[in-house]
Amino acid sequence: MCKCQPYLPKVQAGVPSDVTAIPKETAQSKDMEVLRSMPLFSSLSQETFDKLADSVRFDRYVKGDTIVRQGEKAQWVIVVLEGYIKLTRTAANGEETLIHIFGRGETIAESVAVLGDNHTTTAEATGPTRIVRMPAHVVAQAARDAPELALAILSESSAKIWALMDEIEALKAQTADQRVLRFLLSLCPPNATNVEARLPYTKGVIAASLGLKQETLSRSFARLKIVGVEIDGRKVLVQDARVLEQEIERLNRFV
Amino acid sequence: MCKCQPYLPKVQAGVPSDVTAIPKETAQSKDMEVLRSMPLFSSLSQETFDKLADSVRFDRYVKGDTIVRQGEKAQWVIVVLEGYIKLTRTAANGEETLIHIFGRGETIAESVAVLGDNHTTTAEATGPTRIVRMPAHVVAQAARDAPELALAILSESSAKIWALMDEIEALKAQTADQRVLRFLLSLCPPNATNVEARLPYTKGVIAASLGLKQETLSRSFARLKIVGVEIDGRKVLVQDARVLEQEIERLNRFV
DNA sequence: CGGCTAGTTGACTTCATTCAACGCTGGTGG
DNA sequence: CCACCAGCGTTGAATGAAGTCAACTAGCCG
Repeated sequence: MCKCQPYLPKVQAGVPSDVTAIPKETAQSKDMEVLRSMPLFSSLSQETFDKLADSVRFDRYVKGDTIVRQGEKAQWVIVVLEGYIKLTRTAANGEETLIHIFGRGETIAESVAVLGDNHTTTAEATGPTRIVRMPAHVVAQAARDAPELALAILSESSAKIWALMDEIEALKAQTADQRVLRFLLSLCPPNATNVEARLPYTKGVIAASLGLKQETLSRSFARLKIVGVEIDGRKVLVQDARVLEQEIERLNRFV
Repeated sequence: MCKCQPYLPKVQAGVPSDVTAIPKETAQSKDMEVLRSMPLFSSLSQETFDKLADSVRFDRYVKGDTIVRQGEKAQWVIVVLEGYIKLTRTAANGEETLIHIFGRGETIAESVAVLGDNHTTTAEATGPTRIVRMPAHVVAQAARDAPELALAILSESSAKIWALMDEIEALKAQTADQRVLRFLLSLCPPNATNVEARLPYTKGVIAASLGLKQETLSRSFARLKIVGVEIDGRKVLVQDARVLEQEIERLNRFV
């Protein structure tokens, strides 16, 4: 993917495309409930939650918008309300590597913001996205005052560590087809049959998230037709999730 | 690497090989200072440190000993004093994948222990190793009482996240030789010349940590002779660290 | 309409793995 | 003391999985 191009973000990092698109109050009252139910907030006392809630800001982005930039000081803790955000790292030569993708309810930069460090990755919207952001210093202070918040943040970080370890395991021990199968399984309810799902982001992004080239993903999808996977644009049909699991197993025998 | 073998650890997890090998007091008094200076403890108040120090236990392991086992409940927070510990994941089919290696000063299971979760990886000594362990419930309580400890643990977790992201970036974006070069660079002081170093663990373990087979690592070492790298057993000679950096860059041009 | 971007497909290349044989070293037991 | 073996590492030849390059299609937006 396009190397060495000068870095020209479409909007300045942290400046949303159209903050004012929806009336603030209506959005907030409903979103506040959603927020309260999210992992980072659900274990907090009402008091701690209110303290944070006072300073939250809702933003909305479109595909390609940069939300935080690698190297910048972390000013905000961000929670995804809707859409998907990809974390990437840009090496000295301009090569961009996708590290991880975050979806609804997941938190970005929570530890780095609380500790006052710099971002080590860039975060970019993969499509229309809504987030909520809280000033780092507010969260940091609240974490000092309320151990429950510090533990909730720790819990988020811990979950992130597991997710990254999963990714490393997949990259080291699984073939392209196995990773694609795992990804497809993540779109299906367990043991379901005749699942109809939608790809959450473009195939290019899916490929990068699985450590593949787009062409390889395309070929993989084609191969997986024989195990009951049909891809049509963004639409996915899986005949039987258990067959996919068996196929992952089967492919292991040959490795 | 040997798949599907029945899992027969040499010692029971958590039971050290020879706890009593050295007199406890002498070991402790010296080690306590070391401990105090380590990242997890250095920012703590004396009071908090003392609370933890009361319940620490020193252990020593030999190569192959299992220290924590995947799936078990986390009972201890572990800090490495000496040696290297490899974290692995064992898949359903028995395939073992090396996820990460921890060295001196690094902490294992800190978040998982504080949160009361189960280990998601197995930890095994790669050679003679000394650790210190603290009961999970003591640390968890202390973290609730003293926000500085919670933040110190968060800081450790955050560092771990960076390290894992580095690993993912390397696996996705770099070739075998580039990863090997990076590893060699990590053994050298920055910009140094005529470095003489020692491989920290066996080549088999190095290979696994870089996501390579042992044979591939061996070939890579052979190729890297032309950029001034000489490997003789565990001894490493690097003529010029900057040349290694340039070589990583150079290899990028062809990718 | 032309010009994008996203995705597919084919032919070819290359990097890493696999399989197998072999070398070295250190320990153990006859 | 030597013979043998196990563990660790190296090397060669063959294989295969994924990447590269390039041509092409389909949909979309101005």
